[in-house]
Amino acid sequence: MGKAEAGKMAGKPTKQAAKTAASSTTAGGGPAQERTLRSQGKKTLRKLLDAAIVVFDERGYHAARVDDIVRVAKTSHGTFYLYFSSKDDLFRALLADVGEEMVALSELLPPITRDRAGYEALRAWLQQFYALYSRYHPVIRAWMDTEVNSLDLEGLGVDVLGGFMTGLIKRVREIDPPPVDDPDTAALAMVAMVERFSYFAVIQIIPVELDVMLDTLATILHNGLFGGIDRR
Amino acid sequence: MGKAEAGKMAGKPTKQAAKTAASSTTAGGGPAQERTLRSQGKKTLRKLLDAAIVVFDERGYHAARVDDIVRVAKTSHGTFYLYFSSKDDLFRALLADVGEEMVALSELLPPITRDRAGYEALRAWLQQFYALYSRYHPVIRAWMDTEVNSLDLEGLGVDVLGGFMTGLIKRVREIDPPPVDDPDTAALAMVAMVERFSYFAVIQIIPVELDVMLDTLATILHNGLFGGIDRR
Amino acid sequence: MGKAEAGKMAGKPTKQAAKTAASSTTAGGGPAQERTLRSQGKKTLRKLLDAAIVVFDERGYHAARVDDIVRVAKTSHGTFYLYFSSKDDLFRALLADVGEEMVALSELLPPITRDRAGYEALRAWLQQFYALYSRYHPVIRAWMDTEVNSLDLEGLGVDVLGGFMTGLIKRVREIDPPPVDDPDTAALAMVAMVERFSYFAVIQIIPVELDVMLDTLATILHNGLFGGIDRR
Amino acid sequence: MGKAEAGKMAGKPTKQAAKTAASSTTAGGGPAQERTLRSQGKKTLRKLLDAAIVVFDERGYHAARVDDIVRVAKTSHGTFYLYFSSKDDLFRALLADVGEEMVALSELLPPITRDRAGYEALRAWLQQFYALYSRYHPVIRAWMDTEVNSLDLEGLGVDVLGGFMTGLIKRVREIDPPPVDDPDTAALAMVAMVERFSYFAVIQIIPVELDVMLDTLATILHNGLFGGIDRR
DNA sequence: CATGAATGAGAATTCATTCAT
DNA sequence: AATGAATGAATTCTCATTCAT
Repeated sequence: MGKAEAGKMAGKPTKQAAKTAASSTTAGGGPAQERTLRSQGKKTLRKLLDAAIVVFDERGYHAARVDDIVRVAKTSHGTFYLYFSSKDDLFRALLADVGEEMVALSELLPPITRDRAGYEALRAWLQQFYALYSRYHPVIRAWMDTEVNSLDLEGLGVDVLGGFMTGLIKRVREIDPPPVDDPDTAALAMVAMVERFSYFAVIQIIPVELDVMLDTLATILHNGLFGGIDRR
Repeated sequence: MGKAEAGKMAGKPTKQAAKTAASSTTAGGGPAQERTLRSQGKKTLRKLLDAAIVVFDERGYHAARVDDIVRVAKTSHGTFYLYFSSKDDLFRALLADVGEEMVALSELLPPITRDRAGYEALRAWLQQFYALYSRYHPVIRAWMDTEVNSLDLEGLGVDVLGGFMTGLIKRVREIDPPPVDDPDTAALAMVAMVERFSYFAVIQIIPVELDVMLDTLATILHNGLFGGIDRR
Repeated sequence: MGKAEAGKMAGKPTKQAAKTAASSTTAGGGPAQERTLRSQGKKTLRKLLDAAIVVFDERGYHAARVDDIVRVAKTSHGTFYLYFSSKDDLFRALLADVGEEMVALSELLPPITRDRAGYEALRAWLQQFYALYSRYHPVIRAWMDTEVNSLDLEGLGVDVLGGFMTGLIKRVREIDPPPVDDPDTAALAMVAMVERFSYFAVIQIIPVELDVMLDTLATILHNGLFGGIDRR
Repeated sequence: MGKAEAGKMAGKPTKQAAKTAASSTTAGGGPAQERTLRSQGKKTLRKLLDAAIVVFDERGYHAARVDDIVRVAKTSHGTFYLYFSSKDDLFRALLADVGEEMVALSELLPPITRDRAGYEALRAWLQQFYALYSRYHPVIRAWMDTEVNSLDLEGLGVDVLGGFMTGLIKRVREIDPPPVDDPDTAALAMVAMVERFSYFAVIQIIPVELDVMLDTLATILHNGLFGGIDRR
């Protein structure tokens, strides 16, 4: 499902440990990729990435100005371009982080069983997803937006989604009897629901309690996947 | 997987489709709302609205330049500002249309029963939704992106999402026994899944056949709402 | 004092009677100068000129849009250009009116004597000036503004001032002994004071009663011209 | 009589003169007031302010395009907006300078006595006023035109005209016996005459020698304020 | 005579990116 | 490694004037 042309980013320093989200980001990709960052430099890089998330959150990717990011990061324009070759470049760095974490998360999804344990496992996983989502939602949103994709992010973006879905599809396929004809489509539907609901929850389009949200999502999904209803 | 295969399904809004849209426009919302339009004026207004949908589709709302819209509509800059005070203003006009249609559609959702008829009714309704969505998706997408941010859409008179959900919530509440604790949240989850899946389908992020998509969505939703699973 | 190149406007219909200010204006100068106006046309012409004064008053000449004038006059853009070849053209028409009235007024200034009668005559004349000024001040202001003069109004504008001052200078010269070395300069100073004070009064920069204003102006001027003060 | 002979008197503000002006500018008032300027920044700010005066002089405030200012200042559009948020903003900055200097000047007006010393003091002060006026006349003119209209100059902190007049009113009040009933009105008349005459002189609407002008103004004013004429 | 619609050159403004220190 | 300043292409918006009916 992933696109073969992944690897475009080869050459750039890859992340080693992505446990601590934004604060651990190391992906640089600045104009001089080879630059080795000292602790000072790493701090500045982190400041910029964190600031970008904040600004993307406030104004969205398009409306975010380099100026805003730089102001929030308490640094200068010049410095920005010391670390990133462009606004897009920074975005790509962020997206690489998110992608990695999302794929890792998708692999954490346990087999989903029909019983209470399966339900609970699903719910627990959703909670993790939501945690990730709420941290990175400005990036994820921008990424979902095709407008951004235009700028060669396809190679990266689609890959992320692909990788993420691979994990889910595997689990849906395991379900027996198959609840739907096409597990791939079902997995996509799951992703759609979870992603968008998370979005609604994050932006508080309607106030929702975390617990209620998780219960509802888990119930609908679990029922949806296992509910062999008698339709007569 | 790429965007190239697009067109498989409902396709992009054609002038034809958009025309219907435009014709339902209540008012142009020109700089000075008082302008009364004669037949020629109405034609131009329609041309602009149609062109905007086309351009929003091609480049997205943010990237769309007034210049593009004007070129597609085969008219001039000056004329644009004769009908709309800004790109945002045009967007609002379009959104008002969508909102109206979406609310109308939500009211068409029949009671959902546990039997085959309920399933079929749900599926039929989803098909209608998708038709509407594929016509207006550039607008809906931009709106979703916008909702909280920037634009003052308040003045729209219609709380689009709210109006849309009211209809759904009513149906979810009718279900007995209640599948979930909070019908409102469930309705929101439905909307989330349907909206985002439609988006994935429209942009062809992954190739999906219309029938498969409707089957899958309808199944998951129907099961989700009625499937009283034995979780032990 | 007037510029020889006056007469540039020759060929345009000149006014016959300018007694009733704006409402009597007949100067057309439209694209087709020869057009003979029926009563309908005269009414429209008048509406436009009156509207222009109103709009110039509200927004000033530069900020005044043809659109504003046309709206106030309750007519259309097309009609505007039926009567005037441009915004400047309309302005010139207005200015011709003002100029004529101002010259006529300057000729009405009686000889100024040292006694009470001279003072009263001066005061009465100032009152007339103020009446004229307050009617036409938007036009006079714009005219005083060199920015406008740029557009070939010089021939007209300077002439007006010149004609106006000729009358005053005559009276200042009659004063014996001469209060100042240069009567021309003194006349210009008078004009300056009266014009600008009228402006302040009209725009109510500071609230001033008409009577107080006339008393003050007349006193300062009368004293200024006759006061042989003992400066030791 | 035309503008061509301009330069006879004080002349147009030279870079030199304008420099003085700029250097008294309290703050640039850039888009984000918080910008702290280093020496280079200050130089550019000054260049822009100087250029603006030059251009306002040549074309007037309304006709002046940012483009012109930028060209004269030998800098770029972008830079302009680095220092000012708009043409109006620049104007306000300039006006603040003028206002400050005008108030300062008004405080320099000495008590006016009936004797020769009083006359000379008045004349000397008028000369200072004219120097200030000829330096800033493009700004003052635009301001007079603007005062009531459009621009929100309120925020200026200084009620320029008001501040200026306060000084004059004080002196007029000291005169005994009072030459006129209302000293405030008399002061306003003084201002009117002096301001407008200066304008006429600066634009050389009629050629006037500086000395003659000062003699005339001083004489009329002095007589006007002290001349107890026997009007019978 | 009158009108609503259309036009497009011109002006203002923004902001990603580069430069000089 | 960092910074403030500068740049200018790209874009939005305005409005006097012309056009078609």
